[in-house]
Amino acid sequence: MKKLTPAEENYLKAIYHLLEEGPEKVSTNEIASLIQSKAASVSDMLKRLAEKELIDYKKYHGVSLTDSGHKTALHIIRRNRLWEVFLVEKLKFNWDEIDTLAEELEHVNSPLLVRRLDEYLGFPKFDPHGDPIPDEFGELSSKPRIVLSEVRSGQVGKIVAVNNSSAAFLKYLDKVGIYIGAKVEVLDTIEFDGSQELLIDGQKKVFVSKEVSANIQVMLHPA
Amino acid sequence: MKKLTPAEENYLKAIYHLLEEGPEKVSTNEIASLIQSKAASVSDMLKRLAEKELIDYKKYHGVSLTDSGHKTALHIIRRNRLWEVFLVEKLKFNWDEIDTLAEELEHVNSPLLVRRLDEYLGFPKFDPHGDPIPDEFGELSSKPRIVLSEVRSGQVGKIVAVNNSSAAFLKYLDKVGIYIGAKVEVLDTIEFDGSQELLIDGQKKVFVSKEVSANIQVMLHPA
DNA sequence: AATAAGATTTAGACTGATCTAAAAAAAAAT
DNA sequence: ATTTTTTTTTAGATCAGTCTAAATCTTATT
Ligand SMILES: [Mn+2]
Ligand SMILES: [Mn+2]
Ligand SMILES: [Mn+2]
Ligand SMILES: [Mn+2]
Repeated sequence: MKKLTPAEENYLKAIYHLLEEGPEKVSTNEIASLIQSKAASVSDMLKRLAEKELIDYKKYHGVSLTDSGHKTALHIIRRNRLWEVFLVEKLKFNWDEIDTLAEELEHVNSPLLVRRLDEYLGFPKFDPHGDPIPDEFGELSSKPRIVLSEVRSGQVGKIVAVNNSSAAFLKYLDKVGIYIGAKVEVLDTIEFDGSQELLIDGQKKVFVSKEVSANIQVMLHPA
Repeated sequence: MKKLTPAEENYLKAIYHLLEEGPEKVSTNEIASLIQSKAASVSDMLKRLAEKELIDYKKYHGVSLTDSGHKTALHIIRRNRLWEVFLVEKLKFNWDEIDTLAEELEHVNSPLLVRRLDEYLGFPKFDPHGDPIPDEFGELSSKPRIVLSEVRSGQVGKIVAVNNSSAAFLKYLDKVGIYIGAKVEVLDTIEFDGSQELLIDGQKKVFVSKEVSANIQVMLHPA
C-alpha cells in the first residue's frame, strides 16, 4: 500500500466510475475519453497500475479493479466528496464550482486529516451532488434510487442525486429550481421524446428533456 | 503569470525564507539544504525559475527574487498560513502537526478558494506559529518583535511567534507551557551560556537554553 | 475466410524533477 | 601567487507522465 501519485489516483478513480456503470471490464478508450488524455497514455499507465496490482489487466481486453484497487478508489472518492461537502457547506461554493477544486484536494492523502475533516463536517453521508461518501472502511450508504426518466406520471418522489456534475448541467438545474432534496411530481410524460412536465415542491412547473431527467436520481415516496 | 508546479512553488518559498534572514543573495547549497535536495537539482531548477523571470540568477553568484517572484512567494505563503490556521482552528490539529499538510495544501491555487477560506477563518492576520499572513496584495502586517534571547532580566513581554516550526521544538514548548500569547518575564539570564529563567503567565518558572530562546519572538510590554 | 475498420499497444520523443559523478569556478589557505 | 578546498555547474541517468505516429491485435463486414 505505497503512496500513489495524483495521476495514478485519477486513473483509479476513472476506472472505478466506469465500472460503476455496469460492465465488468472497461476499455482503454473509455478511460482516455473520461480522463481527457490519449489511448497511448492510458496503455502506459495501465501497465504501471497492473504492476502495482491495483488493476487486472490483459492486453487488448480491458481492465477491472483488484480488491486493493477498489478499496483505494473508494478512499480517493471519500476524500473527494468530503472536500466537496466542505466547499459547499463551509466555504459557500455553489455545487457547480467545486469539481476542479475537489479534484486537487482529494490527492492530499492523510488519514488523520480525512478523519478530522469528516468529524468537522458532522460525518456527512452524501456529497452536494447526492453521491454517497464511503466511510473509512470503504462502505457506502445507499438510498434506494430510481432515475427520474423512469418515474411514471402521477408518481411523487424526492430528488436525491445527479448523474452528471458538469457546471452546465448543474447551473441549468439551479435556474429551473431543481435541487437535491426537492419534492418532485411527474405531471406528464411525452411518449414521443420522453420529455416530462414536473412539479417541483408542489409549486413550480418545469418541463425537462429526457436528456435531463436521465441524469436525475429520485427516491420514490413510500405512499 | 502562468501556473507553477508544486516544485517550483516550493523553491520560490525556500528562496523567500532564506532572503528573509537578511542577505540579498542566497546560495545554491543553502537552498538544497533547506529543501532537502541536492545542489545539482537546485542548479537545474534555478535555471528554470530564471527563465520564467521569477528570480535573478547569475551562475556561481547566488539568487534573489524578482518582483514577480517575490509577489508569487507571498501568495504561496499566504495559502500555506491560511491552511495552517484552518487545520488548527477548525480541525483541532496541534501546531506541531500541520507542517506537512499545509505544505501540500498550499499548492492548490485558486484565488477564489483562498478568498473564501480567508473569509471563513475571519481574516486572520497571523498563523498558529505567529507568522504574519500576507493579504491578497502581498502586504504583511507586522508586530514589533524582539527575539527572547535578547530580552534583559526583569523585562516583561508577550510571546508572539516562533522561528522554528519543527515538531520537536513545538512539542517541547507545549511541554514546558510556552505558547503564542503567553506573558513572559525574564527572571534571570546566565552570562556563561545565555540560558534564561522565565516566568510564564506570572506563575510557571521555566529554564530555557539560548538555543530555545533564540527561536522565540517576543513583543515587549510597553511599560 | 479475407479484408477493412477500429481499438490498443509499442516505439520514440519530450518535459519536469531528481540523482551521482565529473568538471569548472570561486574562495580560502598557504 | 600558487595551491588546496569548497561550492556550483554540467553531463549523463532515471522515473513519471504525456504525446504522435507506426505497428499490431480484435472485431465487423463483405
Ligand atoms: Mn484528482
Ligand atoms: Mn460530487
Ligand atoms: Mn509545498
Ligand atoms: Mn506557520
